Amino acid sequence: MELIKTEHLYLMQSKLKDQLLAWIESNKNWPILTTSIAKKWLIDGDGLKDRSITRDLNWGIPVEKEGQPWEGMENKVFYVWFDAPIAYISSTIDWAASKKMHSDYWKSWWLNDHGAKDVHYVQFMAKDNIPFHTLSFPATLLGANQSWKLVDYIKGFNWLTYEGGKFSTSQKRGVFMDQALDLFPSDYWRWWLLSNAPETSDADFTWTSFQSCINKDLADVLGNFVSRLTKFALSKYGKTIPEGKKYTQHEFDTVSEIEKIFESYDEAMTKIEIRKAASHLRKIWSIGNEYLQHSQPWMIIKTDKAEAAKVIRFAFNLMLFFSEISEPFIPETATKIKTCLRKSEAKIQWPSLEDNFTSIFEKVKVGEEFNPIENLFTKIEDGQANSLEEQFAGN
RNA sequence: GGGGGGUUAGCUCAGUUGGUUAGAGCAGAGCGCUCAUAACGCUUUGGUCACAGGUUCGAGUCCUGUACCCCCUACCA
Repeated sequence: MELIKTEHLYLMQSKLKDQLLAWIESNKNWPILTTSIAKKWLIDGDGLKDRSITRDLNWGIPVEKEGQPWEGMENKVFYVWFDAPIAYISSTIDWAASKKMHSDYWKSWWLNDHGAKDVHYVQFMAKDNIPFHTLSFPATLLGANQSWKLVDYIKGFNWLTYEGGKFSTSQKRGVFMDQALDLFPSDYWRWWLLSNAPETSDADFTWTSFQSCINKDLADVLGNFVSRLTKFALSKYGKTIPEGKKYTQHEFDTVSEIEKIFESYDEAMTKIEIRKAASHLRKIWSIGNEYLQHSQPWMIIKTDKAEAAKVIRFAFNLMLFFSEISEPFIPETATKIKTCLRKSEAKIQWPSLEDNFTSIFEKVKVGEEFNPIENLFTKIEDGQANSLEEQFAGN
């Protein structure tokens, strides 16, 4: 080890301590994880310390002053968490330019005196990043004294662990992005990661859990619903949504049951309670199977083809509804379902509780056609799960 | 050392401002169905809510202490 003497720039965030604390405390609905970490840094020990924002590294954004070399700052770069959040702003400028918006458009997102007061700004991050987003970046913005928009809500997460331990790139322990998408479609990962998001404490990824979650929730509950419906309809009525009777009590009851759960789902989404939302969504999917099971179109068709056709038509409407409300969790599958119903060109429509909810289940109409569809999800076999567990166990 | 989070059924987790018999999914058991990826539906067995005190008419829910797990407290991000 060699000690060297070096001079750095510091963000004098200690001067903003009271202002930051007042701001943190004004955000009453933030996750406890977020505020507790912020307060710990603010209050503990000597309170918020000034933080160096430059580093002696040979890579990074060079420290310059107004585009010119800065005496004493040669060979220095900015510390990433000083630099990176500023790119949140600059990326907005690039984005607005790419959309050919007028040159000041980005300001309506970032400056309160240019309309950013109307913006609801949410950040998502794991707990190790919380100090930079609750303290140093806000300090940077506040210190500039220019009416910069501060974040409205910080969704802090705990960590994801791997088979009871830490992920480790060096030890090749765990699955990483470069391999994950070669192994399974992105919706598999999305579903597991979201329905098991580390919201209250660290969450542990295990292949056993992954396998069970994907097979049960996606393949059995949602995938099988689509499969049994489309295959039955195809074999009995062909590709056309059949003429049938009008909806009766069973359909209306099913709609109101769905409406009730959808309300909770909608609320969980608004409050960014991800696990809770996922479980509501899963419950709504399962109502599809319950409906079919209780309606027994395979029995009824023997005596009353129009009655069975009604069941099929309603079930297709459930299917469309499922695709619309599943889009945040499994967008690729949602699109597959819409494509099957030949409605892929229609924009995903988040159902509104204001509307007549029953009308949502009348969008798939008699006479429309659907495309036969492959199984939405392939199950993960025990052998596959076991060998993956071995493959990614690390050194 | 200081601090944060967690500890609820075999497993993963919900439990709203403390209020009567603590919930869900998975796993287990039984029954049913056969359209479907042996999938689906119905019923059902599992909990002295980590432990010990305390406050209260009443605590998983509040307070104190203890134990265990994870994390933060790096010129690594």
